[in-house]
Amino acid sequence: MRMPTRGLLMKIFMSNTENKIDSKGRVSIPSQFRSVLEFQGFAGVYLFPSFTSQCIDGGGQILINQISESVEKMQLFAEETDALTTALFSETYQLNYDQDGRVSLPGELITHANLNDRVTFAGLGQKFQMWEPSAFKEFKSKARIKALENRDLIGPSLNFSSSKKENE
Amino acid sequence: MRMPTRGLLMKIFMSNTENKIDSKGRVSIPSQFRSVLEFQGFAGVYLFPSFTSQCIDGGGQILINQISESVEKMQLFAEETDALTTALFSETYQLNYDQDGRVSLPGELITHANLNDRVTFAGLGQKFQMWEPSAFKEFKSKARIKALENRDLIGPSLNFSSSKKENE
DNA sequence: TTGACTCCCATAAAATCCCATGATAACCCA
DNA sequence: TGGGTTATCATGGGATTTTATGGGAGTCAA
Repeated sequence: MRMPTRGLLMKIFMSNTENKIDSKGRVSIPSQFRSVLEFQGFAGVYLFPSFTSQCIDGGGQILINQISESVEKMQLFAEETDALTTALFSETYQLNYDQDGRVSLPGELITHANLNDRVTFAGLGQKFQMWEPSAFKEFKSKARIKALENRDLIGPSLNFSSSKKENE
Repeated sequence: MRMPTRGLLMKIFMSNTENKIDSKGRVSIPSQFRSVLEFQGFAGVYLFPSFTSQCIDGGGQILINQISESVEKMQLFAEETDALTTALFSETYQLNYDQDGRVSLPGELITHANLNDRVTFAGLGQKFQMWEPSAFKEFKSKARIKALENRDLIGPSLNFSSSKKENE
């Protein structure tokens, strides 16, 4: 499936597509996502296992800059700092995609998201997620119900507010 | 479509890999770490025993500079500064790696981290750590739990949100 | 001489590059 | 508006490069 690109300056990740993981372990980053990533400054993705779901979280330079800034001021030699930066960075993979827009996924991420030969990319605004396709369908239907229950949090202008409640 | 910047923009240590310590005591610094180190100015690493964990802390020129600066900012009395810098630097080893990217680890560091024939390199952003592999797994899973409990300290990046920050 | 440390080369595996193809969306023009 | 053409995209697969690792040979100091 292809997604429309016409007339939009894409600055955030949206929509979803299902791509194949080939025999070499490669998967195409959706073209539309690539244009967001490249707009952010470099032709690659940052991927890490989601803290809350059995999926992979991904983003570009902006996301990783936010995370870096949030730990910049922390003490250099504190155990708590080590624990936090370990959780944040030691499982984060910076993957440059090749000229065809593909990356090969580290085994650790494949395991965490329980991927086989297909993966669904789902845009979440400033980040995206990668799901085993059937797990994503299930998650999405629950997310719609949750969003409906919480629609008052979105605000009168229909803009996303940054104070959205966490999903569980 | 603008042309992407190829190559690594974000020069920090991330991801983790397990490498072998060979019969001569040599170990390969992971290729991605080497590119961070060389970006910082010299083809080598600074290694010292962690203050808080049974592992080796490592980094490049930037880390050493940060440590020096933070000691200076403390404006301690001379004896205190000496004691601190002694503690910090007397056990710090500057190791140039060879053309294949390998270093041989000092016995003191091997002992401190309880290493045998394998070592896990874990990126923590501005620095990295070297662990006995099973010890790292244990530390990482605890770190993940702590991070999940404290994720609101990290900022909105890990939660659903649309970013207030614009592309820059 | 021995032991520790280089430098250099070999090799297998993994990652990446490069090109081809079919499908389909976007475009163009009558 | 419709139909044909072009461009883009996801995907397959061969070729090439990079990486981690093993091991031989040379250097230097005790």
